[in-house]
Amino acid sequence: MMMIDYAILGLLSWKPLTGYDVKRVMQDSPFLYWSGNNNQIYKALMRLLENGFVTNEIQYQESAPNKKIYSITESGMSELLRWVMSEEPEVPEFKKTFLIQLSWAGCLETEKVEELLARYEKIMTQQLAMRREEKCREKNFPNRSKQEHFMWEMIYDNFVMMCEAELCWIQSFREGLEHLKRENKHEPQED
Amino acid sequence: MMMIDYAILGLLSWKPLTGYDVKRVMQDSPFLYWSGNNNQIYKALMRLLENGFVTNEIQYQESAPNKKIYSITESGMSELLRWVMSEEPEVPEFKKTFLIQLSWAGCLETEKVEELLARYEKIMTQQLAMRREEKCREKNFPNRSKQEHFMWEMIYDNFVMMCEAELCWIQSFREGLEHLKRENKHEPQED
DNA sequence: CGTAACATGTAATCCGTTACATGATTCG
DNA sequence: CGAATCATGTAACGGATTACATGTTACG
Repeated sequence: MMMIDYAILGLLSWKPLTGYDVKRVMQDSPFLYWSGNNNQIYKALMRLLENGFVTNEIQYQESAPNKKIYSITESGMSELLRWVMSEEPEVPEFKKTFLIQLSWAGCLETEKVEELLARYEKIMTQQLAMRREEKCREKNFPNRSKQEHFMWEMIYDNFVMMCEAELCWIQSFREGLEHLKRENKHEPQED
Repeated sequence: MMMIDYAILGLLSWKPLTGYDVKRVMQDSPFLYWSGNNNQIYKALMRLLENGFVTNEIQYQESAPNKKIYSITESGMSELLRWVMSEEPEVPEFKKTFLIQLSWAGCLETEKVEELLARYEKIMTQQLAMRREEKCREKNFPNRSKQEHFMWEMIYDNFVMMCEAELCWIQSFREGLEHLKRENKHEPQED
């Protein structure tokens, strides 16, 4: 059982879904960080089935491919709850390619660094708008219990806050750069 | 050429290093997100050598394994600068296992959710302290130019701010939970 | 006397992604 | 009539991690 198995088990704990449904949810939930590819999802569903944590019911559809609707079992439910409570929370991992890009720009002129920073600020502002919209969409999402609603909203909010923090950092970086520029003017022969 | 190649090239743009040095820097810089394993580093160094972006000088040491000290070339330097300025900044990726864990805890009693949250808060507080210490260590780091210093400090600061944002989110989650609890008391038969 | 740090490399494995394969329907 | 959506699966590839292999010195 790997992480993705528990993620899927979790989705099924709310309502029965097909593999295709799971795929779609994963694709547009940034916190389910897998790309939502078939290979992992269908394999995970098979693993869950083997372990008896889910069952599937085949819905024959004329004039459309058959559906396999997966539901969580009692055993699956208790396994999920066990995992949720026993797994020690992990510190989040960040993959910030931009930091790598920026870090070696130290030898560039300050203007170039500022340009890079401005470009990053632009895409992060877009990102923030997107996340906010996602959160808003969640508000109007039908067929969700109060709990479910609350969870999704908080999760979207997490990403919103991450974007805001990043933008805040960009600003402080910019101020630091300004400071450095002024210092260099005073003593331009610094080694 | 992949991302890790540019990361190493960047490190070498500051000072010549051995593969082993690179490994250590990667291991304790959270923003160089690779685990710092030999396989990738030595292969990347070979690729860089093949492309003429670095040269190596072998230092024979009696009574110790030989060192290969890698230095960036002119061509490597211009390739690095080209990459830094041409690469479109990417939005950061987050891998927050805890969000997955928490999201399916909706069916649990509120107390359990609060317990999970408290555990997460604890490790994030520790994390924040670590990041702050790292930033502090950087302040007293010897043999670094003003620019280099500034960059590292800002990068460490980025991680500090991420931790702070996360802790802030935890707090708002907790308040949301309180709110939900009070609502459920008033209308406990909610479906 | 075992373990950690120094130092360079390779092999095996795992996880995740893209792309492929199939096939019906619907929309522009 | 091609592209997109629905629907399930497999194959191939590439990136990253762990573990293996080798050998010295220094420290507790």
